[in-house]
Amino acid sequence: MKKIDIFKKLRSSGLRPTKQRVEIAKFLFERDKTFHFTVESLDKLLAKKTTSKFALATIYNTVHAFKKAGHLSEVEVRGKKTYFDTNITNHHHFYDSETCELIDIDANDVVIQKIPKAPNGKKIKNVEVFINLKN
Amino acid sequence: MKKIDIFKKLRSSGLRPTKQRVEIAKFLFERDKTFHFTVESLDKLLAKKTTSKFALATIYNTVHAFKKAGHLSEVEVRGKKTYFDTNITNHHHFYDSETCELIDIDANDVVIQKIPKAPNGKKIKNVEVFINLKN
DNA sequence: TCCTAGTTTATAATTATTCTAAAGTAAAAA
DNA sequence: TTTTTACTTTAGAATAATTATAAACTAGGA
Repeated sequence: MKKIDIFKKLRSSGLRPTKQRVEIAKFLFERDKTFHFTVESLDKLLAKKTTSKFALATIYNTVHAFKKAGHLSEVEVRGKKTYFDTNITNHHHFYDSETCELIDIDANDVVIQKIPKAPNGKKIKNVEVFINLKN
Repeated sequence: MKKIDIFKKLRSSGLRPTKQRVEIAKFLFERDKTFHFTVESLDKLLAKKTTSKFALATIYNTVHAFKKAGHLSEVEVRGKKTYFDTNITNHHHFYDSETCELIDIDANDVVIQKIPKAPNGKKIKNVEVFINLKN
């Protein structure tokens, strides 16, 4: 994804293309595979891979802005830290608790034959399948 | 569940039946339906429903001891607080984000036809299905 | 009854995250 | 282009859930 596209992506979601947002966006979205991270891991990676400095609060702000704009999704992981995913399509996850690592599962690789219907007046927003791994 | 059974339950899992543990166990397990809670909600309920006093740390300790002994399970819910469930059988959940409420789904009410196999050298520990609700 | 290991307690520490207020910057208006 | 304004970034403080600590307490065996 070129810089110009990053600009468009930000603009189209009402986010000013500031220096920090562009840098973070480039880091997150200029890759082939999907990327899973926590704010902490992103902070460390940015420190290592870029020359800019980022306040932690900026990383929180930016990541949440991207999430709100639909460029990132937040993943259901039990634990303290929040995980984000650059894959915003509907999909599922393996979780390796040994390494605290998430692995994407394509929505087509999971087929659910039967689920109960939502209770009284509620509707189903989405179904997340989470497969915990062990060694 | 009678008091004597609470004692047995604790004993058999290597937990001394102290005043606090017995009180908390009675509160958690002497009920027909499964019970979902956070440490915070449990603390409030104990304060309201019992005459004893409990340090917050004791509630954390006790709940984790019960979890370790297999009397409680921890539920996959995104968010800050950890949810526990007195239903320790393999089952799934609805989650109502409006009310922050969990609802059990019997394992038999979910049939998964296809899941991918675990990656390289890993095995599947368990599969959790989480159905988010909306209004 | 006495002893000892396991428990409870109040409080401090930790950790992830959010808030705040001042300084900085993008981009619209003049 | 300059000015203005609203949005951003920043460092550090505040918050909230949880865990650690260390002293006082207690269950249960000797």
